[in-house]
Amino acid sequence: MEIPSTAPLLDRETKASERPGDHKDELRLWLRMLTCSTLIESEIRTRLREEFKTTLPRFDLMAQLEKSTTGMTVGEVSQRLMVSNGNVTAVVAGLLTDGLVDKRPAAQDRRVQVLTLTAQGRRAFKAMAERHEGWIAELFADLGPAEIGQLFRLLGGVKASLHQAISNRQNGTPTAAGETE
Amino acid sequence: MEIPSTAPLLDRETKASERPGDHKDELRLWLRMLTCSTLIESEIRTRLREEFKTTLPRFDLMAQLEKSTTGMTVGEVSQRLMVSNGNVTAVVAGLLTDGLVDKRPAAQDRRVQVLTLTAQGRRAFKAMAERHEGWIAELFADLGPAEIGQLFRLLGGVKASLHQAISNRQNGTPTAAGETE
DNA sequence: TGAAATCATTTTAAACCTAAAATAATTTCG
DNA sequence: CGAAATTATTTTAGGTTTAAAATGATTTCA
Repeated sequence: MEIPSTAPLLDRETKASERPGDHKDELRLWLRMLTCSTLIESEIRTRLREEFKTTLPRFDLMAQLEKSTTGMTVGEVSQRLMVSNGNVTAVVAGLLTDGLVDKRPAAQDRRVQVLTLTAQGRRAFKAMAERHEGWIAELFADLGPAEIGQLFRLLGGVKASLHQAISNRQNGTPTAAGETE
Repeated sequence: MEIPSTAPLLDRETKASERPGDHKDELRLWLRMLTCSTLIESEIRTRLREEFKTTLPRFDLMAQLEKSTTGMTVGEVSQRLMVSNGNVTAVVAGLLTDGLVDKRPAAQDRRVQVLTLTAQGRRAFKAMAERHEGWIAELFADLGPAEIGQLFRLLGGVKASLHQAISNRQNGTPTAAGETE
């Protein structure tokens, strides 16, 4: 299971995409990460529904608005949450009905809809955010602060690697990996 | 940003759920993990669609069947993939149409439907799985084997902590955390 | 045997997501 | 000015997911 710390230098320096077979470790890592994310996400969905009768997309959208003092446009929110504009429109529709969000055309650019939390929306979000933070802490309760810090740092590296790989591909992968295929 | 390695023993031993405020580190860790998972998942979805004209749920389902020599029931698959039975039924319907999966009642228990990959399904899955493994390796390409091993190990701890917290809650949380609320 | 309970699956309804097309407002530039 | 291009949003259609209710098959046990 453990990666030997005496791995040959060749292995350490060879990009994974250049070795032909054996990428099982990366695959196992991804499957484990996926398991963790899925468990957390579905637990949070359950608790939001049971305790606040709301959904994760609604919570996430309100969280974005709460961070912005001047409000956000539909497009900004959709980029931030990595979902489509149409989806933001639909989720906002529900929040408008419940009086949690306010939508109005921008002063300078009347194409743009500016979204803000209402006073009621801010109160509701504050209550949910506090509980949410507690739930996450509970879920990670068996980990010490050192482990949490280490994970945060390592996942920073993962994030950078992902951005690298994804942008490479979206252009024309002008790297060695591209030549071999 | 870094957690000092000389953190007082009290901190290391205090359960996160027993401290009142400050759970920001856990929250930041979760948000970063979610970012990584979402990036990977949507990249894999895109590539499966572009290169194989299929979807992630189909791929995941075929992966389960491929691992089992004797076939699996709808219920087993739904547990494994953490989705509903109804969902499995629907995804299987598509795979049946394409001749990738076979469905037949079990010999001993005629309530149960046994799912297996067809010969064509096995061939198709083999091709996809090879590419999939390569994609994952590309996405993690900037990480060394030591980092991958470390992450895998730490996420094992996360997984254990999640199971702990979730099962505690589903019974009656007979822990100290329960008393305080 | 046969009624009740249990287990597995299917059906249904509602919410959500995406992609593509349609609509609306603004900017650019002749 | 005003047509064309751009930008932002909404609408539409198709597909996926979940939860809950309904259905079907088997087991238990009096």
